[in-house]
Amino acid sequence: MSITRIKDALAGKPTIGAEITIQGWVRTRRDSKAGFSFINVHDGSCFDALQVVAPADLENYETEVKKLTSGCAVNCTGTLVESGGRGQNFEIQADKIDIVGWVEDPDTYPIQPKAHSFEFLREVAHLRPRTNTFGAITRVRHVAAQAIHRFFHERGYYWINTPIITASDAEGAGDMFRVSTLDMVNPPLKDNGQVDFGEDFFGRETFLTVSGQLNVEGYCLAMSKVYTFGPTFRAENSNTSRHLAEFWMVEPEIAFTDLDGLADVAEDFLKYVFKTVLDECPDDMAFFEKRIEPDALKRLEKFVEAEFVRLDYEEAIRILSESGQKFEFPAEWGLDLQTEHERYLTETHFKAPVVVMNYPTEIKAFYMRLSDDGRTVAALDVLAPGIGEIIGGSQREERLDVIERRMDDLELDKEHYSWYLDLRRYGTVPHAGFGLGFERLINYITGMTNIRDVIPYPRVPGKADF
RNA sequence: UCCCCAGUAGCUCAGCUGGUUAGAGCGGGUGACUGUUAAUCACUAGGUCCGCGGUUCGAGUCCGUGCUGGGGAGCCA
Repeated sequence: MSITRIKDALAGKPTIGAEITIQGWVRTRRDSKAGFSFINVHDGSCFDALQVVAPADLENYETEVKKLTSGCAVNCTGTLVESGGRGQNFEIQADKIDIVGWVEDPDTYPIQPKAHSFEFLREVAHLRPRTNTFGAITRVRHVAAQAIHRFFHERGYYWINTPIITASDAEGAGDMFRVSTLDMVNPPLKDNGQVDFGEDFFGRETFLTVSGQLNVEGYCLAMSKVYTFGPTFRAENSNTSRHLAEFWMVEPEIAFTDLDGLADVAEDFLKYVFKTVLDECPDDMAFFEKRIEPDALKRLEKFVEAEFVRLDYEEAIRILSESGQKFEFPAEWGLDLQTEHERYLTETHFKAPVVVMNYPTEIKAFYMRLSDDGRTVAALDVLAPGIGEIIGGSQREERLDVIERRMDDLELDKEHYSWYLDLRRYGTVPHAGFGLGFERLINYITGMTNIRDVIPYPRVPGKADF
């Protein structure tokens, strides 16, 4: 028995008059005493549900079909016909409806054909993909992920699966989750009373990765163009709509390029992904525009057409301090840009995506390339209207003596990074890369405002349900 | 972690300056009706008003405290 996807059935495939079988979950049932029921069934293949017309002469019409409620799983066989009603072009005239799975107690089934709050749906994260919103998010997330892989693949990048477990404990990107098999109640101790991680699984302290960047640089300096796309973990006590303890990050790394080359990639990349979603998810995007964020469609379309503004940090500070705006935090040289500053630049001043480049050395990481005068490093942030920073990246310091001096200044353990420094010893080249939070990208695309709603099972401080 | 806000039926919410028996819509059940579109109409069931303590003749309402959730900030992607 071959199964027709609802997406195809709604498009009249394989053909009118064909006998087809669809499988899915009931959204709504409407009865007509005149002799049939309408059952809306969805299977995740597209935004819309398929209308199944169930005639009263089905052998289980009174006993089963009329007892269907939201959430029941069904297997429907019938003839694909042009719809006799409005609202859809095609429907199924059923001659067999099997109930695969009942809803045990319809009174307590949490997903109803009505608007639920996102807060409530987070409590039923295992059932929320059955809603319009989360179905649409799931499809968009998939299409965006595919677009990311395709963008890089078409341009000769290799996808590098950097390790999830790492021994690097000071990449400077944030607090880390410990990975250990030691007995937490009675850990082995060294003579000085400290926990003896030499006894641990890996024979040393290990953590979940906060970034694949350092690892991917090694592959960059061999494969030329590479990227990571995988889970990333931060043990920070961040309670905001923009932070997760577990999220997915995209990190391209390009050899033989500089900061300007990187900015080119970042701009092409974002436009490519947005364009793909616009092309491949029109129904889902129409839904987001209608129900989630009225500007969702327009701002993506504008973004794809927009000319990115590029300016130095120094220039950004000048614009901010001459703006006459009252900011809660000062905008002065040496301080990082605040959310309010980023929003002013993108939403008020330029009204376009902005790439801010060359930040003060003191506020950026050790691996970023030092300018000749030492005041700045070759870092960039891509700021998007409505969300702020969406990409952060830099040209890497490829000169061994310079990076060693910086590590000394910051009192980093060079021994620990010896393999990383090897990359500067053996055939070093200028290279650059950036990091992009995948869920923040999905937030921007869909207009969803809480990052917990664009990942299937969110992990945040104090919560790891499901 | 800090600052604000909220918690009332399965869900979304109303409930006035404290005052009889706490309401509506949706969802569920029963029935009517209809090629219906989150159908419509009638009836019906459904409540530890987040927990604890206090003020008061009287608390869903006021105060304290705890818990949970949300928004904002910081950290950052």
